[in-house]
Amino acid sequence: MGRQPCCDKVGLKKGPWSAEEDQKLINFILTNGQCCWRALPKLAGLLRCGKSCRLRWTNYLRPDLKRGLLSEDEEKMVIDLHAQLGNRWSKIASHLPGRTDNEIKNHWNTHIKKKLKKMGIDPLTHMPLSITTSEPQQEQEQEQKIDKSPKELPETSLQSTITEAKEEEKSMTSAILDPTMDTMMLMMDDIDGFCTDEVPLIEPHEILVPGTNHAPSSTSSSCNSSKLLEELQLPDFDWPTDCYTSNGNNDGLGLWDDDFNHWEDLLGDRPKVAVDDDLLSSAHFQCPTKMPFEQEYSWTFT
DNA sequence: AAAAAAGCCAACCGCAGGCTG
DNA sequence: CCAGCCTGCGGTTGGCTTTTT
Repeated sequence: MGRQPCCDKVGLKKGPWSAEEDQKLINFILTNGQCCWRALPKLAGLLRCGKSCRLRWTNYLRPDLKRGLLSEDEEKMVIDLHAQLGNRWSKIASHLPGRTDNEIKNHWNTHIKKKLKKMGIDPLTHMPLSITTSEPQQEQEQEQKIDKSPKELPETSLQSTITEAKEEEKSMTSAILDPTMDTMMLMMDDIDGFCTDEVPLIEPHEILVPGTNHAPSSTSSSCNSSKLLEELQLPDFDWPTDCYTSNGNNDGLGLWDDDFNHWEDLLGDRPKVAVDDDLLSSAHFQCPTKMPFEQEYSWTFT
């Protein structure tokens, strides 16, 4: 028996999302949370398949996403993780809060590959190009091989690394028995003893919200917070009071301006809230509680 | 200034695997 | 154990934008 399509494709819209569709999706998820994606489009009044909705949400609308180019540190992490995990973009993305697998994949293909090649490093093997590519044809063949699933590869040292990484994902502390070790160690040094175990994984309670950043306790911003809460039509519940203000570093607790702007665009047909730019650039959110509507996202301004 | 080429990224597609009845 | 449903993943594509000729 053939597999059912993810949804009835007849009459469904494809292609770029309109602002109106985004709005509907956001409103629905904020109100009801992420229920089953298959049913969501109908419930939300969207002529899209559930898969498309999920993708749009996870890759673009999710409020904890960082926007904009990856920072140098993030790039280093991607390179390092790619050396260990291969093209397992979702795994790599899980180590970079606020970044999606799609984003990292695109960035890898459009930026990092080129950079590494320029530096004389084979982006596939993470080894010096002079060693890995004696002939262009070989390079191509190698590229094709490695781009495929690791299962199809001969048991090369790289693959054994990947296999190890799979097996020891939980404890990625093991020494990696791989000729790329030198390169990786250099990278590790570059990022000051970075260890993937130490990368903070974002938890549901840590998801950041690009809404108003103003902590109730921090100056006059509290009224903006509550206003924006109304704007976002968030469910009514208690907001934790433990607040946190960043020092403005990009420390994984969320980029601010772009996110806010994007959401403001989406909410553009509603009255806007005046926001102090200085506060904007220096504030973060945290959401330490479960949503009252049983969802992963709970918006808390910290 | 116009056309062509290259770059970029959002979105789609199909498969794999987990879950449930 | 099995079939069907659902979600997640990685590869690929299409189209818009930017750069080059």
